[in-house]
Amino acid sequence: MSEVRVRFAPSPTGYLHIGGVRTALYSWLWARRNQGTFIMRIEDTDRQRSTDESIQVVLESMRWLGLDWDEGPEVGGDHGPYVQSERLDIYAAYAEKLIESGHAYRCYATKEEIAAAREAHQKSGTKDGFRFQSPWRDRPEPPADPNARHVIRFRAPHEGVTSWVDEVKGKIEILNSTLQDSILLRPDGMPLYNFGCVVDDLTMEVTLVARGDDHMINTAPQIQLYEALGAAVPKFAHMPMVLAPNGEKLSKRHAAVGVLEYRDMGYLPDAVINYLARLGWSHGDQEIFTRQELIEKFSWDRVGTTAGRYDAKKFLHVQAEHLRMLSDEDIARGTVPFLARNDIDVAVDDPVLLKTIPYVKPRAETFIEVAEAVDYFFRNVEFDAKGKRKFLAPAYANNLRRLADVLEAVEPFAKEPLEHAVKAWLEENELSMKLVAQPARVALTGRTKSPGLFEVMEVLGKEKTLTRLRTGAEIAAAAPMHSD
RNA sequence: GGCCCCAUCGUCUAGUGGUUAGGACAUCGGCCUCUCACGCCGGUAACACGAGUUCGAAUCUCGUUGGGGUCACCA
Repeated sequence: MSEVRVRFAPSPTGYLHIGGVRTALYSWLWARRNQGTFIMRIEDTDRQRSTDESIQVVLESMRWLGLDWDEGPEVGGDHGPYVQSERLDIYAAYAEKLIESGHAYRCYATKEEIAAAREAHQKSGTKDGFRFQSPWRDRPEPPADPNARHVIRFRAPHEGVTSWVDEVKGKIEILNSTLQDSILLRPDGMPLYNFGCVVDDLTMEVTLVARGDDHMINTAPQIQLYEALGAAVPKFAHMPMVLAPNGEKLSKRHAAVGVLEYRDMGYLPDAVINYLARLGWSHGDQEIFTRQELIEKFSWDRVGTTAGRYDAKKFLHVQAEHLRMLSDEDIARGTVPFLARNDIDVAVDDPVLLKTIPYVKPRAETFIEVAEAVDYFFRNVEFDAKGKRKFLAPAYANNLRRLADVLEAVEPFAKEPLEHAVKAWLEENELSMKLVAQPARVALTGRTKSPGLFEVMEVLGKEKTLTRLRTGAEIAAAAPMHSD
């Protein structure tokens, strides 16, 4: 079997869209599973919209996801350059070749002429789609000034059919009569998508072109171009798109659509990859995959044919599953930056942080949540207003004080002995855990929700536990009486 | 409108002629319990419609309807 060479060819016009990530992911998985080559190519021929800043965002996004490329910007390769705007001479040479072989021609039609033709077409009331028929296609004589502003058009075959067997969609047939003479090169030498794409995939020896099925319309003209150039046609895999929950095209309005936003929300790259892989691809009933499993199991014939809708809740769930697969050390490492964001500086190997992670792990889904769930171990208690009003009330002051006294005698200050001591005390005084736990929790954590009380106490340590409990008792004693 | 693609629970999907149509997320009950989670048990919920082929169709064929894409000197 020949070498697999696949590419991801984003146009840097902003953030890296998660739909684009999925396209990149499938190609990357295919390359990795076949020990092939994954190429990154920047399609920046739309100078209006492309910026260097966006290129950096794309590269940074890919790096964060761990989708490494074997050829492309920053890593180089034998088929460069890998930025389209730096390949203009290559496109010019191929365009020239096509003109010489009679497969392309110079078209001097102005935008105004084309617009007029389009308008006339619409007014004619015909049911067919608009195809601009350039008068220059069959005009043997060059214009008075051959250097006048012109584009280079493909002399597309107008009869017959163009077909291919898509890796995910199966056999597709397009009537050539529905295709027009597409523009290859603009007057400024910039290639249009179909031409730049073909020349690049050809010269970069790409063996399989994977992209969203919104590109299916481009495939027939591209195949014609390969044929006109006498080149081998690569395989094509058109995957269905990722839609918004309501079925519309996914955009910023519907969800966090740039991948880096997920990094900032405390998601794991592996979770993003898992969710996106599983959206449109399946392997039996399995839902959770490691990166390695994805590489081993991915195949195009398991890619579905129907468009998938983005589901934030399922995504979060997959993220939570991956978070729980991490070691405590890795969770600590991932959490520290988010603690720092809130001005809590903790080392990744901080013993208190490490000790508390097993307790917060089942209650958190992202690093942000882990950070929020452990912050009171590293700073003073900040009371939740409702919790404080309800549980640090005069009625509980005495119990809080007595609880502190009971705990003071416990040795060692660990969760089992603490629990035994407290249960014994409760029993003796015919008190219920329910009555004592919530006030203590608020006093200790500032919140009404937390890991088990005795776990919190152990991690907090004797000194802080007693101080916070007694402070809580004072606040409770001083609180106004209320009824609710 | 032309062309292209698509159609199983709300969502992601399994299913390749014979299944009580399975799983996951979500949702709703319950258990566990010091709160919140986790976990566990259980429920609701789908083959778009109509013909045809066949002993037998979610699976094959055709049509209808619906959704999406695309008709650029964007990608």
